[in-house]
Amino acid sequence: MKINIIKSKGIEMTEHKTRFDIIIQKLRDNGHKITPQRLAIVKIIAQSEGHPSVEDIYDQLRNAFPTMSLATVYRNIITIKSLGEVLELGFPDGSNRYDGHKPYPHPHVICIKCKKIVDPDLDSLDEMEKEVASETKFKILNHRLDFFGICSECMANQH
Amino acid sequence: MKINIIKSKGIEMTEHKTRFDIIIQKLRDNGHKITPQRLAIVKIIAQSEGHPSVEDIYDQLRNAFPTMSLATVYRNIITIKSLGEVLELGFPDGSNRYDGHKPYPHPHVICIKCKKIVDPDLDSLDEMEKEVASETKFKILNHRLDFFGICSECMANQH
DNA sequence: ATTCCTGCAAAATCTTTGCAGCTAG
DNA sequence: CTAGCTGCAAAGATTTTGCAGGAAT
Repeated sequence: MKINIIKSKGIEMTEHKTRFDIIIQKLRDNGHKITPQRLAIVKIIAQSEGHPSVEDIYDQLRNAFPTMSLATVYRNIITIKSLGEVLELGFPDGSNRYDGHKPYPHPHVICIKCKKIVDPDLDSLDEMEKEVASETKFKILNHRLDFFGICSECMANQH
Repeated sequence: MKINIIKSKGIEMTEHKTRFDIIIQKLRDNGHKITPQRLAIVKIIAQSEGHPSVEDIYDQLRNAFPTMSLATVYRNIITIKSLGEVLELGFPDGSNRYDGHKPYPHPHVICIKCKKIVDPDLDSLDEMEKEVASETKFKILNHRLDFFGICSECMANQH
């Protein structure tokens, strides 16, 4: 995926705002400064290839920013999370991974062998939420739905 | 907590094997010794009132076992988990709570105000799992479904 | 110029582990 | 007896925080 930022001369106008653009814009709108480190972190978050962990993000940026610290990654994720622009996936083993591409709740299918994450389409989920709300009298604000299993590749590769 | 099991002939029999009995039995069967601390921990896990955390369990037992350590609680939960007799609920804030009453995956509805946890009935879940399996070609082994919201009591109490 | 951000190190959590003595079976 | 368990303290692992210098606007 290619992300081009055309600076303010203004002639070029990309019509489809990427997730990257949206997050940067929202940071600006909320008075956050756009530092090089932050920019780089947002770039990774916005793509969310493989749903990276904090460590993944840190490792990807160590070359470009040799002095960068983990704390900076953590702090930026907290900031972006507070704007609702990244979804935190907490795993049973205690690790966290991040999705800034689809920052709203959605189901995941996770391979416990290769850690691949797939986003399935499940249209019955909205209905289920209503069912839960009416059964429990809760006002549902959020949800989390993850399936754990083994992907077809890993199934084929096991002897 | 009473457990009624309806046998196939339609005769209702009250099983006197409680979750507590089952877990203790399974521990014995697997060569684990039944120490007083373990017994007490299983008793709490088996009831799972309010889905206790490790700290909750520890606090509940400090009176009875003043010298007991957190490590003992952790180690016992690991043991019981390895037997599949307790479900670990990992929360977005990083905390864990435990359910030995229904140790198999099941949906939860959690009040983000008072932390109450309700188990709703959702019969469409099995079907959803099949849908996911066929769509993604994963072999699904496990799942996690949690709804977060505000319960009716908390909604009434807020001005 | 101001305000926010970063890097570093220390601190704060939460969980696991090594070990010596103890105990259930 | 003896394999397994406990208490304690130390070690790990992950995330947060205080501070002083530095950078974005």
